[in-house]
Amino acid sequence: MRINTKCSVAVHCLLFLHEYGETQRVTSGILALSTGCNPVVIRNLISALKKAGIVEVAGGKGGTRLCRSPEEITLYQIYKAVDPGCLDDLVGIHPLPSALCPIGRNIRTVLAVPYGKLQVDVRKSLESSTLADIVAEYRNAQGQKGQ
Amino acid sequence: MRINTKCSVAVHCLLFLHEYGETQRVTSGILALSTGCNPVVIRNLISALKKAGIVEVAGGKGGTRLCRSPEEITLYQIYKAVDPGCLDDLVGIHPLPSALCPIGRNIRTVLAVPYGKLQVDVRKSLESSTLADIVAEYRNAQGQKGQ
DNA sequence: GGAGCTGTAATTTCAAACGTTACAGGAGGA
DNA sequence: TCCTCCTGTAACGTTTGAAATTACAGCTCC
Repeated sequence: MRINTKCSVAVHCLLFLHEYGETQRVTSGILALSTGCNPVVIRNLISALKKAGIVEVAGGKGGTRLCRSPEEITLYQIYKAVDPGCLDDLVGIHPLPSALCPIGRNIRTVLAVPYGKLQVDVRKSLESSTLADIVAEYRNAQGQKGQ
Repeated sequence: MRINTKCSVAVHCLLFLHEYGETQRVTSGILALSTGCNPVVIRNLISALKKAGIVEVAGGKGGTRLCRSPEEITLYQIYKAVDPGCLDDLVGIHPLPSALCPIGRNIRTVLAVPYGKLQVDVRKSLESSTLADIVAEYRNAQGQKGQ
């Protein structure tokens, strides 16, 4: 059970944009350096965030900015933008249960109940964290190190 | 974000044991046929469930039985037995953020907050589903098909 | 003592995630 | 206008981890 790394990289980028996006032009190259990911990976993420209306990208000369206040951006939105449909099939199911066994025939239907509940709970959890919380936590962490 | 298939296979096995474990000797070979998995995979799962005190295994001649009532077996217990430590690192974090960037230095600390919350919520969700619920759902599904 | 099962280590196979290369298209400055 | 730098996206290569497989020692009951 491992959520994709993409979500963490996306949060990293949005935090970066919040802190520096107003004062400098933030390109995919800069975000690639900060996150340690490939620029193309970043561009794909940013592209997905743009489609979700979370950031706006300047054509030509480049540069990305947040286009919503951090209170209005939840982890769930980020996650859904970056990897839609990932909350479906949160838990993998063995693909070839025997059709000759009554349990094999029904296992998918049966598991759908607890797994559906889990999906709802995960969603609620991700919806309860916003980028504003992340920003606050970041500034707090920085302050403690005296940076 | 994809929880391991093992959990689903384990639930399948326990459901099988609950329905048939009293009336016949259930070996890893039978469970392998029903689940469509390799017998060795099943033996490893059963071995883990045994260590957690959920099932008991007859040495020598073989055969597995539940050793707790289904109301007392939660999905969380199953999951933890079969894949301990999987709720840690539920969401992957990019491994090489730049140490030269203040955000890169703090991103792990910052993400620990929402991800820790998610972990707690997932755990609660899995704790709220028991094998008894699964059994009820199974019998219900069977009834509807007139099987 | 033999048949059939469990327990476990070692190796192989395979698919999905991720990184990388490549290039077309657009915007702004020289 | 041309040149440079960026974005957007497709195609390909690489890597990592899950699962299957093979192999064999140990136990029990008939």
